[in-house]
Amino acid sequence: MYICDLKTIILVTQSEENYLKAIFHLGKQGSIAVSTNAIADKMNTKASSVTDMLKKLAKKDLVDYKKYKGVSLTKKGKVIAANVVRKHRLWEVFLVEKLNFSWDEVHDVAEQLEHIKSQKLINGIDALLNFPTHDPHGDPIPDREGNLQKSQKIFLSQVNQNVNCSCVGVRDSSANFLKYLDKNNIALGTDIQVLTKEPFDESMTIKINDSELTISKEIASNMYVKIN
Amino acid sequence: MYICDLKTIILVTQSEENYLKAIFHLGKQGSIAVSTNAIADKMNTKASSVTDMLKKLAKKDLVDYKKYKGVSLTKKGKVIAANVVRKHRLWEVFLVEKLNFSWDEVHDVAEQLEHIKSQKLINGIDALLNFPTHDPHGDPIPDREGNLQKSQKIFLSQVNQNVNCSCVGVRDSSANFLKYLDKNNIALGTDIQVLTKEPFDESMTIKINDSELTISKEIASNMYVKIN
DNA sequence: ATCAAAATTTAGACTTATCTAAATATTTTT
DNA sequence: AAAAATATTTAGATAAGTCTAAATTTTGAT
Repeated sequence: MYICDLKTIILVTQSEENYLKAIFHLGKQGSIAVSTNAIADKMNTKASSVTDMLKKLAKKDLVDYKKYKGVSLTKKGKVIAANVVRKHRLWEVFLVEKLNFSWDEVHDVAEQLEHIKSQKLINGIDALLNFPTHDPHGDPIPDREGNLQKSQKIFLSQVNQNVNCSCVGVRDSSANFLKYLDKNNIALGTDIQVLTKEPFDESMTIKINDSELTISKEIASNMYVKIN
Repeated sequence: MYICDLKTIILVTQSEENYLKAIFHLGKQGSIAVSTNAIADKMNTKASSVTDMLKKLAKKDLVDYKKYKGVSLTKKGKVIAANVVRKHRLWEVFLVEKLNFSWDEVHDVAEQLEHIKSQKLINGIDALLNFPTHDPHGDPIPDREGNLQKSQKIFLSQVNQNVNCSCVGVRDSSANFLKYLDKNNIALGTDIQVLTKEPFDESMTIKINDSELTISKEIASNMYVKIN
């Protein structure tokens, strides 16, 4: 059941889509209120431009906005934002799988492709790719209704910078590996924040209970986590 | 050797690209001068809007424009226009071949996709499709430098409405078929204009030496022609 | 609880792309 | 070759999205 039909989606401009997307990301899928400055920072615009746009989006009933109090997405706004994210991530998969882009080349192009308006097109891409659930960075792809199935387990190596997750399992359960985890205070349920990710060798620094740790790609790709 | 590099292409707006494309099509690949009203008609805008844009394009050295005298594309403008057409047609092939769109569904989506700015993307699509030379309507695809190799032989059935071509060969050279052609005054070199094309059965009416003829898809797909 | 700093909004301006209506140029008709 | 019709351009207006600078509200520190 769609909250809003295609016609409604179509009369949202590219710029409006970008604002909705920013609010979606900043507000953890749109539930938390987001400040004007946070949006301005994220989008490299000025706060005054953001205010103008928020008024416009509020009039269209896509955000709940009260002066000086920040915004959050309405149901309608959330569906539109999730659909833009869905398109962005599906296109990223397409670029990597079908056109041999490397994972750091896809973003700018996906940023353009996410605004193409055609339900048939994006469903076709989805099918062509065999209905992937995650993009090349390990981020989950919202479904057609805009639901983002979070808390699915993925490898720690697929987690992005600045994302919080918690350990839910291991692939390699050898004594050596488990001993390593134990030594570094990583257990089932331990919260992990990815601080940096090195493009060169995909090693990462992570934060566990306020202490930092650098781990190789081998380690990271043997740990299952779920995004918080 | 590129006439203009990517940077130059990138600072052309979507609207400017659409005008260049219209001039390209109306002026037979940009060689013939095109009138303001013709552009306005083709683009569903007002003549005054066209005039404004022509001044802008002239200032950017993409068209040759003299008040009241129409416009034609400069070398630079022609390359940009041809590249937009290239992208449009490659995307059309992609939609039909990879996503099972029917030939009448592709246009609106390709109209959006043609404006995506990424050389790597369009070259990837080109390779994925195995470097096609014609789109699903039989129109030729300009190469990376923007050259449109015309006069390649295609089936008459691939020719669009209102296009002039001439017969260059047959696929079926049975006596029956050749007799049919003879009876209808079609020989090697005969000029043929496609008047209408019926979407239902792909039959077409064509004009040969001022006389009209209706032919089935079977006939049309056994005749090779080249576009004039 | 007050005041300074930070965040946010308002006011006014600019750009791009469009439009209508009026003015001007060109073409066609007689 | 003049008048009428058509085509084109100019002038002025509008809407979207952005900006700077000034005004206002909120926050946080004392």
